[in-house]
Amino acid sequence: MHDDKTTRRAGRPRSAEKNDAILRAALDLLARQGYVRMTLDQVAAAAGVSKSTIHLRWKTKADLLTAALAAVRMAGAPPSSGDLRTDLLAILRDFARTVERVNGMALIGTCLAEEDHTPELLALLRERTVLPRRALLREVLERGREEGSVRADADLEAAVSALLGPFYADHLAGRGGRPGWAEQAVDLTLAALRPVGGR
Amino acid sequence: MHDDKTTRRAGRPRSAEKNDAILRAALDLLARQGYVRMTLDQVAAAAGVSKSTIHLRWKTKADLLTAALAAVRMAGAPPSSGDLRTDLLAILRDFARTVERVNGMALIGTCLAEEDHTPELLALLRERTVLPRRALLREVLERGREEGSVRADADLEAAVSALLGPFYADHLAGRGGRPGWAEQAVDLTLAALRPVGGR
Amino acid sequence: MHDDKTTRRAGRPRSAEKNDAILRAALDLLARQGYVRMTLDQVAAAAGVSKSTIHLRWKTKADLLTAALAAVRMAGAPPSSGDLRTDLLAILRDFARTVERVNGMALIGTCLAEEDHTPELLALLRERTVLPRRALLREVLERGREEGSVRADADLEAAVSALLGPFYADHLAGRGGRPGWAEQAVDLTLAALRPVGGR
Amino acid sequence: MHDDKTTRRAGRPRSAEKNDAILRAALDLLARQGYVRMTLDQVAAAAGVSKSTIHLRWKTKADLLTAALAAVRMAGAPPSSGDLRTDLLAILRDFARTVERVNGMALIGTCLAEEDHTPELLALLRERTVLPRRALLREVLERGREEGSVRADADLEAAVSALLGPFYADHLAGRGGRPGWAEQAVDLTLAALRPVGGR
DNA sequence: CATGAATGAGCGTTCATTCAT
DNA sequence: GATGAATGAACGCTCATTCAT
Repeated sequence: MHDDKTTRRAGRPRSAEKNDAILRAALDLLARQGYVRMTLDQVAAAAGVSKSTIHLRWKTKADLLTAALAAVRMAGAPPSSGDLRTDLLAILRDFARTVERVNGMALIGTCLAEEDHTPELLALLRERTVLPRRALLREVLERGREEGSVRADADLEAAVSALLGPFYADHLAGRGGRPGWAEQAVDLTLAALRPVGGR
Repeated sequence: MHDDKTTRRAGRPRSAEKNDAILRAALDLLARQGYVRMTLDQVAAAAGVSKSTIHLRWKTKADLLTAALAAVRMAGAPPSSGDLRTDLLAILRDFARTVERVNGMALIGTCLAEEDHTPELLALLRERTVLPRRALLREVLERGREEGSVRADADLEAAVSALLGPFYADHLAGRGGRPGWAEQAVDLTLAALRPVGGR
Repeated sequence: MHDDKTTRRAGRPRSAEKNDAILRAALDLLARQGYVRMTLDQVAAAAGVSKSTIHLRWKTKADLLTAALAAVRMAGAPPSSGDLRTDLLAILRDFARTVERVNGMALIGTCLAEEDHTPELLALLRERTVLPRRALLREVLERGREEGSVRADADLEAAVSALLGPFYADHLAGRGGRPGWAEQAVDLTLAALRPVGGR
Repeated sequence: MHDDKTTRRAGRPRSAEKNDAILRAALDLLARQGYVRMTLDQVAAAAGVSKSTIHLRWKTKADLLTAALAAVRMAGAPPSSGDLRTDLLAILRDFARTVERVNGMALIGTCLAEEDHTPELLALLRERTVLPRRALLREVLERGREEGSVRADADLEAAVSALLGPFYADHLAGRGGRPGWAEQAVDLTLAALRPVGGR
């Protein structure tokens, strides 16, 4: 009789490895194929489980993909090198690297395309990836404001959009991945935010 | 081989009205449903033709949607009020209005999502809508440079991305449609581009 | 230009043979397998068409089977040999023969079993086969009443149930197909309906 | 081999309560959903056990339902008020009440529909419910014959079918539950069985 | 013994595409 | 040219059954 701290559930426990494999495969295929084109057969094959195993855990395809997006977790604390520009650059570069690694633009595209049909996708993408990243940038900018290198009356949310926006605009223009984009975005934004007659 | 200017085909000519109706319906449905979810039956019904009529003109679904995107034409000359800020604002506002009218973010999303599978879509979207709009902005910025209100060494392409980018970033952050976004983007960009010591 | 009497519909006409083959196969399989066990694949295979052809004509499985039952048509005029007993016997024997030929008890069973789930089935079976047969019997009994061989105050609907009922009761008792059942039912019923002191 | 009266198995004995709960749930669901539509998940949920517990006792779905039908037990002794008509009526009314209470027509329908596929079902239904009821009616009729109120040469099995049959015929005609059906059936049958010149 | 996980086979339905009129 | 019929290949989902704890 084992009765440690955790109450033992009856029956065979649900495999955590399978859970992870399924969610990973689902997210990957979602980015590579889009919501509709991705099939549960593909997910099952990629995760090495049967289709029924997926349905045992998530009732519908939408549930699965919602869970897959919900499982995405964003980094942690903002960098703090002591230099405003350096910190912003670090965040933007990490952002670009992550987007490229997970085929993020296609994933963003899918969530946008499905907004009318499965609005949870975009909502989750926003909550799990977009807003946390923005919060990081905002924190760094707030530190800059305290230091005096950012104008006190600056709209920091607008500044965040100015930092991230060029990445999207460049991608749509076919200029994605261009070296120096992050520096340009940071320098342009900081130039605009510099206090009048400042430093 | 016909040597007229207009090559004449034998038999009953294909109805241009039907062509247009099909392409219009296809584009609309592409934006509202996405590539895969949109069906040819829906297009046929919306255009008031039979499904076979569509296949008679375009061999595959991808061909049809490529043609639908290729048929998109962008405005024309840049505004020229004499004031740099006013002109940029006019372009950005028209941009936002157009995107909202045609469910443009979903359309962009679809093209992004399909990039691996049907790359022509994103290429055409870029060519027909993104790049022409960017060219407009660039022209205005160049006029500003000539006038002296924009720094001579400014990277104008980066500036264009700084002008358009916040729109995308805001949308993804759930801040889309926020009033004043265009003013903020223009003011931020122009502040950064202002010649040193300049007005 | 052909314009006879019937307005010519555009496109390829829908094959009437396929229609019939599908309905026939559906009814047969419905009787042999029951509603749920019967599959559209089986119907398609038996009818020599693709599954899609079935869905082109009937939106759902329930629609198809409803149509299959609705297509069942019952005989015509009641026999009239001049002898009441003979006429009733002829109807009952034809009834039994038909039920056996089309696996009718299983079909009836399916409609009863599905009553909670697809009530149209039992309703159609009733309308197309049960009630017409009862009407026949009733007509003959009415002629008997006019002749004076059936009591004037007899409840003829109850008499009809007395004529048909033993068939069902016998089947359930495992005595189905017993020779002489029809004679027994008719004689018992007529004996009960004979006018007091009548012929 | 144990030589007790009750064979004792080794290990924890199977819970009799669970057995009963499962069989009761299975029978109820069989009547309400039909053989194929009813699922073992539903049975497990209704009985408050796991699906595996069911399979532990019965190898297949068919086995379970066979056992469920086999567990049905019919009343007991025939009523004996001293009056033939009263006794027959009592049996028929109890019959109708029982059928309605357990959704009996749907259950009968399922057994009929499954006859080709799982013939044990109809066989058991017959053995456990139909034949016992018929035996009751037959006993009462035999008493009537001894009393002289039923003709000596009457075919009592046919009479039983004449008593029960109208119930089925009425149900199929959409006249089920009609008040007075039992009286009509009894009176019609007794009238036909009355000895010639008898009381 | 009892449970919950895991699965293979299969179902109704959809859709881009091809065929016949 | 234009239509509607016909189809093969999937897809999401279900379920009786088997496996592991």
